[in-house]
Amino acid sequence: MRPTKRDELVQKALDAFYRNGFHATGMDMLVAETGISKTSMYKHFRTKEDLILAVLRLRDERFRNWLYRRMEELGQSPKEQLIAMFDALGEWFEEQGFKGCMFVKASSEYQEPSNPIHMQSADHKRLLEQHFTELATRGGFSKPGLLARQLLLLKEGAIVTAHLGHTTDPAQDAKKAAISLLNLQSQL
Amino acid sequence: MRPTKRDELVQKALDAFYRNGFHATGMDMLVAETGISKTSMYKHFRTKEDLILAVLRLRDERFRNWLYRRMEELGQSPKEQLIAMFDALGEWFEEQGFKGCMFVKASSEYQEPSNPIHMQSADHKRLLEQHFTELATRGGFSKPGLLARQLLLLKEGAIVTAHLGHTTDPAQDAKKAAISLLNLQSQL
DNA sequence: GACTAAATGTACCGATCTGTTCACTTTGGC
DNA sequence: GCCAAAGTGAACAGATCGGTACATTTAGTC
Repeated sequence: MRPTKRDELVQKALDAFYRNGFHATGMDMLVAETGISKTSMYKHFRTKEDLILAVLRLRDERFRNWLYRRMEELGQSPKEQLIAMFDALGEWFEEQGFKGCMFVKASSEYQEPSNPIHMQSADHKRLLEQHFTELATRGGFSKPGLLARQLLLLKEGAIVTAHLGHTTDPAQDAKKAAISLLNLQSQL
Repeated sequence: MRPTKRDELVQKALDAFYRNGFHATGMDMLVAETGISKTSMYKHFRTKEDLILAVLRLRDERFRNWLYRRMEELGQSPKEQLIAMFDALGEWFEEQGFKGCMFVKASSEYQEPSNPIHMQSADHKRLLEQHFTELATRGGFSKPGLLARQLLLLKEGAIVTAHLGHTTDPAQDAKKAAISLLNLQSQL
């Protein structure tokens, strides 16, 4: 196996797109930043859109893996893990280079619901919802679907707000709200 | 007063940018869509960025006016009005042509915090926070600042989620969460 | 009807965009 | 050492980008 060049391209393209945006990052800039020739790029990906889709696949895998693992590290029970999500988010917001949610930005630049980039961004959110619904179900909450969706609303709101540069920490505000919601819903 | 041409340009440019995005909407497309000559555009605005900033000013004025008025129409007390925000959002989501929050999209395409477009988008969010904090204060809640920020997290999350096309209505989920948070905080 | 300000149409600038072509070099396995 | 696969560099195509120049036409005022 030589997953080298292609994966290296996707990984470095991820950084560039995340930092600069999609339209604003041209293929020539990718050549300059990745050190990979344009010929090679177009041998691996027929179009820029294909490359972006590959980038989003990698981002989805990495982000979900990171978030799920961090939640497990920070919390024992399903309830604790759901709360811990907001501590994980807080850590993310503090990282240098944090620039919001890549999928929100992708769907902002490619808005038509029929656009593959938009659809793939929506898929990412659906996967998150599934996972949180399962977690809420395991936690024995009476309305796991509703609870999961509400916690995700807080998550999305916190990410957007953190990106727009608030003085207070949105992750902490969201965490407090989440605790209230979790304590209100009856558990088995 | 002849607020005609310039205002007409800003208004039609708003539609085009909202529908197509900022980078994806070129000045030539604006000429085609607005019927206003490029020469006139560049007499009113020195750069595309200046035009975008004017568009965002108009959007800020219109959106806040609409939201605040709708909240007053749908609710009597401050508490009722805060809850009614999510019904207003639900109405917005149902409108054809709904494409998410223009300021989130603007800050997604112009990410650097020092960018005027990014800064103006952040200003819009700050104005919302001020207004909601005042409303929560008038409602006699014990922590009006925190409550306002939490309700705004739910708002931002609902808008993003509605844009990414969920099956269930994010406005309703957010409304239920908001009611819980409002009932939990002690009022004078 | 004359004067002025505003708007128009069109051609153009240099830069950049996505994507292609082609001749050449590197690399790894046998 | 040989061969094929993979990668390189640079030039190029055609379209579009933001922005300008200039001569002309429209519209409002006295």
